[in-house]
Amino acid sequence: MDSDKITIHDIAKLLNIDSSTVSRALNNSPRVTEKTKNRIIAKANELGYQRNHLASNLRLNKTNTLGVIVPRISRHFFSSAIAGIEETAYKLGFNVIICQSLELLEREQSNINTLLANRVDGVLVSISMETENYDHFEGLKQRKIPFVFFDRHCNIPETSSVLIDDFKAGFDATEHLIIKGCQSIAHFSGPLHLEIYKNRFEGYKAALSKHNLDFNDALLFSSRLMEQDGIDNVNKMLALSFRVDGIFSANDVAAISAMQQLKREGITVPKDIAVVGFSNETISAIIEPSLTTINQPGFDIGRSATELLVSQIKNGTKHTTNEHIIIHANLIERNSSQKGKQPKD
Amino acid sequence: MDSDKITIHDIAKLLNIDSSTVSRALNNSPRVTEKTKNRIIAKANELGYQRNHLASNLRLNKTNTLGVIVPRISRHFFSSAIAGIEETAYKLGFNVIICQSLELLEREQSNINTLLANRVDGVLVSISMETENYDHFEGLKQRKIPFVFFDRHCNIPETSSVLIDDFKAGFDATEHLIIKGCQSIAHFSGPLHLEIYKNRFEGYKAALSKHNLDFNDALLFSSRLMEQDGIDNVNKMLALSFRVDGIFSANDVAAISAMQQLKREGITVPKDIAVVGFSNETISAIIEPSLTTINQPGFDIGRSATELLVSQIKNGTKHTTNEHIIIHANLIERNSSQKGKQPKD
DNA sequence: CTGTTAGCGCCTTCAG
DNA sequence: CTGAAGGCGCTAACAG
Repeated sequence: MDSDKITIHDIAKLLNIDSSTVSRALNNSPRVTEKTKNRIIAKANELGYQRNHLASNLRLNKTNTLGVIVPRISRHFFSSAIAGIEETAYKLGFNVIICQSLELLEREQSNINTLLANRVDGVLVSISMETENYDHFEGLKQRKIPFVFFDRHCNIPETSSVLIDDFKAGFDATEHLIIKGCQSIAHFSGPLHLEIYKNRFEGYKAALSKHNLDFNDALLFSSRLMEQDGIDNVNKMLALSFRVDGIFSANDVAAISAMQQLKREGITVPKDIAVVGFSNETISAIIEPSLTTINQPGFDIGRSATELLVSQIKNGTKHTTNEHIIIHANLIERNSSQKGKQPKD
Repeated sequence: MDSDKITIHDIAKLLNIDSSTVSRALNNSPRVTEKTKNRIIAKANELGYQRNHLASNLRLNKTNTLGVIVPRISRHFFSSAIAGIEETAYKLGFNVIICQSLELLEREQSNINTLLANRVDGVLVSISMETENYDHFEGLKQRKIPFVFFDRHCNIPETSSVLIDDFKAGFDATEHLIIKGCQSIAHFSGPLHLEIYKNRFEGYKAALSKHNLDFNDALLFSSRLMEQDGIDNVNKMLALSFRVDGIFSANDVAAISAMQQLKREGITVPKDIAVVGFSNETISAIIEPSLTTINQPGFDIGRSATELLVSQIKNGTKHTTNEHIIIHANLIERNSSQKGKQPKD
């Protein structure tokens, strides 16, 4: 028999009981004798029964589906995060729908409509670079669909998020350079209206301050996460009237192209100049094996955000959570013992 | 009113007609007057009606969902492919469930079970490195669930796939080196039981042969896609009794670590030695901006595979298709004009 | 062209 | 503890 089409009625008939009892047993209801429960489960396994989630979800008015909105799947941080999201979601019995905003506000809005049309039970979002207005999240709130921001968040009241401790990361990176002896440290930033770049910048300033170094805004170089920006930043930096001896780059795209430009200019990295950059294992291995980097724990963030979201979905009633989970990003001084490792995420 | 809970019955009642007519109109059935159709659609929009796919799918016994199995989401080629899959699937009205095999046969099998339990309408697969036995795909065949291989495929009869023209890519890469003047060209391969690496290797040999160069198996270096392999390959290569003047690397992981090892050994790339490697824009920009690479068109492959799969799902009856779509990978000689571009996928 | 009827597979009152 | 009955929202016969 097609094990594909076994329903609770089939197994009820074979056992001369009612399908409602089967349903209860399969949902582990306490209102069924252990004995009959066991008979039912045995028969279900024997027939290769698989619950029809469509029917179940229709009845229960839920989808067991999570929506995810990220700027771009192919950026390593996000694909790692998605790996963590998928794995955790499946474990908790949820499916996942993934959408890309491609850093466009308009697409982010239409992504939300897609997810709404799919009646997702909850949403995970990392906002686009363009997003400075948060009206499109109101639709989710109205329908009481919980959502959790991860990595890139925004300050909507009564909203949860899972973040990297960007302040600490920026602080650690900068302090690392200071302890190494750098006195004049440039900061390659990202779009400063995004919280993550703002916080990394604040960390940078705090570390300078702690070590009695003045902040010089000529040393702040912003960028829009383009390759060309890193090159431009290096050129501007080298045109300064004084010598820079360290760089903390808060975005990896700029970090990478900056490294290359430095090399083209005949500057040895990281001997002539010390650099710390946000990155990931693969990339950091490539740009400069001895470079100190700060890994973005994408997988962990994805896992953590999913767990938080699912707990909100299950709690149902109180949609007014305002929980913030902070995940640390660790400074990694790469050395030869790390070669040959496969990335885990 | 909660636009969330509008059903066809609500709009039927408001218009004093039957819900079945509404259903027909919304499905654009030809058996409804244009006039009533318009009234219905207008009212639906007014109320913000959204079809409940769960109910519809339950009735129609389908899920409008595609399953995807890839070795690892965070590898750039696969995340690009997924971007193409998602975009195409949504356009065609399908959702997507993504699974990672992590290059493990066992996980690939359990992925298929997950997808079966989700009653997906079709599956896209890029097999794991371990997969040499294809029994686990029988379950899909039995239940008449169509599946399409992409990139990494296997020779199951009556099965479709979307592939890169790996033979041509290998041929082009090698010929490129020969035309540049290389006489002694090493080949860094991948696991040769995988069709893609076999075909690239065949292309390599064919180019040598065309240009009257002998194949020397001391110049063939295999690997398991680990960083360490590229390093080992370079060391072995440098230990040869004769000089190598070109490398064609058929896998990017090895290519990257190999480049670094060459530099550590004081060899200038690509002056002392010419290299062509499989890669992607970002990575190739990093390892060596002037390096010639072969881009894997992940997005296109994802799109194409999805279109093929959906057409098979819609054709329903004939599950015996055996279609192979070949996508070309182009040789890219990077130059400065390509800097600053954002990747599109 | 439109209405009536029935049922996809499941879960949940309400009775017993 | 279990059975009977109804309905989630939609669509597809079958009538008219």
